Amino acid sequence: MTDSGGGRVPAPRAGQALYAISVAAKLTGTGQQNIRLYETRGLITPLRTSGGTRQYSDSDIGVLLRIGELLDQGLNLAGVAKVLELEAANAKLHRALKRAQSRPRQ
DNA sequence: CTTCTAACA
DNA sequence: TGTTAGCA
Repeated sequence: MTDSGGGRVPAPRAGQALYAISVAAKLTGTGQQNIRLYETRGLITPLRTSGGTRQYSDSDIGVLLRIGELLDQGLNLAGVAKVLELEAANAKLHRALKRAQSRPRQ
């Protein structure tokens, strides 16, 4: 956890839909200033264009959506950050487990 | 589009 | 504390 997305997702493949903060705000129903604060708080780390414009991928939109749900459930930004952190770690473990299970042992 | 500051609930 | 508004 020494990185706030520093590991960085190497996966914005070609054809991946990217959204500006205005459309991301509309999609998630959250204000633009809010989304920027989430980034400051380490809840999300969108891609940045050369000019410094934030680019939100589909997965980022999903994260923003989940942030709204968690906040609605009574969590504060720190709690949401923790949940997202745990979810990321869980997904990583789940991936490793699934790979080990589907792998024929010899 | 970005950052910052200020104010409100 | 989180959200919103205005300015540069």
